[in-house]
Amino acid sequence: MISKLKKLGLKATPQRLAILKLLDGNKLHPSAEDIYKRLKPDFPSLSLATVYNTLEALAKAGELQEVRITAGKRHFDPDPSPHAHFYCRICNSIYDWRINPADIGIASRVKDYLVENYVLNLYGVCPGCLKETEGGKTINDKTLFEKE
Amino acid sequence: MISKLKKLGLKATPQRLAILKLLDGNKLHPSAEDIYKRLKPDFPSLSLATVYNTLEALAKAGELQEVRITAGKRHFDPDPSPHAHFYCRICNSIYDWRINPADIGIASRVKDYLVENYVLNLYGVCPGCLKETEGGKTINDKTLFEKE
DNA sequence: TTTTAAATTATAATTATTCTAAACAAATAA
DNA sequence: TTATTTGTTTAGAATAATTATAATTTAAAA
Repeated sequence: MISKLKKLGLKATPQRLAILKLLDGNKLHPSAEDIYKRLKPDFPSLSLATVYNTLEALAKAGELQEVRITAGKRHFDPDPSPHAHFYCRICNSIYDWRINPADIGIASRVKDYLVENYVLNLYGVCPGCLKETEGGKTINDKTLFEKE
Repeated sequence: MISKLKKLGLKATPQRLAILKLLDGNKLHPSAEDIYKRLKPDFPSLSLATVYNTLEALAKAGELQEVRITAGKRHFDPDPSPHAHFYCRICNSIYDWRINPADIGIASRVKDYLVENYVLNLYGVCPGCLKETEGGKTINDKTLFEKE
């Protein structure tokens, strides 16, 4: 982890190591403030600005990606590889969705545009919340793309 | 246009009609402030809050869609039908991209998730800016999904 | 060590958006 | 038509997330 920071030309400070450790393998897509609140007890001097600085440095280095799937708040995903995200409107959780870029019918439509990146956000209800609200009833494909 | 508002149970005020007229057929995806600045000369009493109120009312009624494709600002699209958006990092323009939901390989992966909506944002360089920066050189498909 | 360049911190500033409460206007009732 | 009600607009204050600032501290190089 220290060497990972060094490789990026970043100093291995305790704060950065703590942030990296918290993010490592984390599937919860925390916001900057989530991270701050979680670490503050162990690092009483920690500043929210440091959390933002570190996240921005890591994002710029391609070590993580920002997820903008909710209204006014960014979330952070330690997995920088391109994949989609699903937001459950009941429990407000964000889930990773592995979708191969090739599965999205973009390429054939590119024409004269240079597509360097894409973001695919999905919205709906996750399996756990579906079970609670509908007793586990199966949803058929026809409803899948209808707006709420 | 008046009847459109009436149908939604909204009063046909001059401000709302002006906003509707400005948006009608507009492909520029303006922000709330773009709209405000554009209409202010003709409606000196216009308030930014009214622009936001009207946009929110229209969005809730399904008459337009919000586009969240840039960092901290929302844009508005008078076309409420599901389609993707392309953001050019050179000229900062937003373009509509007609992509059929069925062309996105989501359905087959849904499993136990209920997908009610999706957002597909594309980032890169638009044809006009490509011409200026690269002399019109054609980009081959292999580069299409590489991050910058 | 000593140095120096980078990082952290507290706080102020910024930006987009939302809230508030008063003034106003449109539709309805008398 | 006038009065009343209800919804709308307005200016400005408030908010929330994020970014900038400037002084202090720290990691790593010399």
